[in-house]
Amino acid sequence: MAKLSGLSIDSDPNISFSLHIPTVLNSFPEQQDTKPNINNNKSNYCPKLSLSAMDDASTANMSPPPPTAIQFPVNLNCSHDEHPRRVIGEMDFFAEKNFKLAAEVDDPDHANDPIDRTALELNVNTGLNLLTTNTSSDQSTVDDGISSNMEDKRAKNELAVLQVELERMNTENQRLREMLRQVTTNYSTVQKHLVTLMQQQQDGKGEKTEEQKKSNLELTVPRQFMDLGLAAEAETEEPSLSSTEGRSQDRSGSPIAAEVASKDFRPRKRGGSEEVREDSSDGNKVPRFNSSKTVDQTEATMRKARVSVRARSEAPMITDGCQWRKYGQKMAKGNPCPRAYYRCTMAAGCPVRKQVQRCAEDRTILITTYEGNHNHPLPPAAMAMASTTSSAARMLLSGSMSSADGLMNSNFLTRTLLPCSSSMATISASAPFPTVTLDLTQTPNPLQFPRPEGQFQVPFPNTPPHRNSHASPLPLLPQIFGQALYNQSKFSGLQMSHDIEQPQMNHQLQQGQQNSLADTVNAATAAIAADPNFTAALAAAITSIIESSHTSNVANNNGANLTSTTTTTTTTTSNSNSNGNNKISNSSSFAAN
DNA sequence: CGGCTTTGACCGGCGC
DNA sequence: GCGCCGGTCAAAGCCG
Repeated sequence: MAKLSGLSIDSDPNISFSLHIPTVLNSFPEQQDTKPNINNNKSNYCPKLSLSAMDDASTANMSPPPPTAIQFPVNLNCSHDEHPRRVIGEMDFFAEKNFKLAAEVDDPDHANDPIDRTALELNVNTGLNLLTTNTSSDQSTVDDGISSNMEDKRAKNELAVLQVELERMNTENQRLREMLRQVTTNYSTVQKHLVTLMQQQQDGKGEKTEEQKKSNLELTVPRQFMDLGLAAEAETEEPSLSSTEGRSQDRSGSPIAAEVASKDFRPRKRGGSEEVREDSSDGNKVPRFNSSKTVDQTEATMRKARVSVRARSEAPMITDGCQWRKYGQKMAKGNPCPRAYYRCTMAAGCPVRKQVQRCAEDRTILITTYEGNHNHPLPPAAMAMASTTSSAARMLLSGSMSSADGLMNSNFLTRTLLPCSSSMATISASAPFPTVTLDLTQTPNPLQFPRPEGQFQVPFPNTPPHRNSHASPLPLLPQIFGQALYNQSKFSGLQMSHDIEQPQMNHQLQQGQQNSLADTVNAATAAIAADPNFTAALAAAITSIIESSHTSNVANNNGANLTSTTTTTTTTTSNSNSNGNNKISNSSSFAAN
């Protein structure tokens, strides 16, 4: 399906209409244009993605692609790189979102549908020959007059099949779009309701209320910011932050960023002078943190949330859509492989950092640990990961901060985060920095999107990593966290809110729900954007949203029922611990779970 | 020449 | 107080 988007079939809008899910996903429904805009997503044309589809298909116990499909990488020199400075050799984690035809192939419904399979194969073939665009004419663009009637008939048959398939896709696309629109509408409705409730409760907090109003207003209009959900929280918790301009480092009202503000962005003394880093130079954060005992307490227990992703990759770094600048490298204890430190350079002052290190026990495993929230708009490719990590971190913090027993919450979070797979993610709230670890090196079974075992292994270790990107499981993450957020919404909106200084539980709860909802939508958006299987992704996202809004009562029950039936590990993360187990090497233990 | 990587030094937290 | 450790800085060098 998505593979068709790589075709230059814009000559026939009927064909090209439904083939731009990635493009559609790049914007919100209100902004969508039924007109195709292939150029919106150049990576659609990248052959590596098509290779991924084929590879996935082959691993799905399906008949291998027809020989014609092999011709598909005709554009191997595809240089459409939306990241101007992509590190060569990176493992492109999210590129597969643009394609992943295999997801559809994996679908049992489709797998048993010879017509679909035929259509898929034909699609590939069509993509090669670029002939299907001539729907209005039987004349082939490369017809040299030698074609026989048989060929013509075959071509017509293929065309007919294609058209049927495209019509189906078109219909499905419209249906899904309608669903998405409805979800957005529902979200807005809930949002407004929350605003109303909050306004009623916000007496004497005028400024804050204004911020909330503003943020809520912003939230009613879906944005293509990864911090969609964070904005509300940040600004809600950040009375002095009134700027919505680009340089709002301080989205850092979000859990992670709040931590960043309190710790990571503390004034650094260097060279005898006290240098206040720009991120805290506006003085919003630190003074406010010191303004109350409760806040101090919060700060004392506040820990930097991290999201660690383990994936097999021969590439030195994964491509997550962001631009990173390496600012350090260090040998970490317990791991012969150096740990590299990167910071996001997509915007000045972006607090997001990541660490990349290979697993000591299995060096094919690349461990990437994210920390912080972006304070700038993100490209769709980056949105998935950013949203995933921020949502995961928020969820983690909200859980760990809300209970005296972080481990219980950890278990709970783990269970709720990945009810389908206990081995894919582990959560540690007991370490100095709570960490969500997503072990993508194991056989995943995320939600309703089963994928063939070993799919996430890098199949072509000798090929340029960005061509292996399809092997990345990361596009699943938003789905995972869509589900996670759904689960998160089940237990009261526990937020590591700075508003904790204002012990209004109702307010917190509402705000938590609001944020959760925002997160959910955010994660849903990311899920859609990240997963090529639009139907499945959207279904998951919508399910996540709908259920989260309908099952808040179950939340508390679930939250109270901390009896962990799922084996979870709460290792990870030990930043400054001198126990010899550093975060990364601990993470590696997850693989043994 | 600007941006990036490399790499040694520095800093703060923590345990002993 | 000291040493270890993780994390960060920033000068130097590299590269397109």
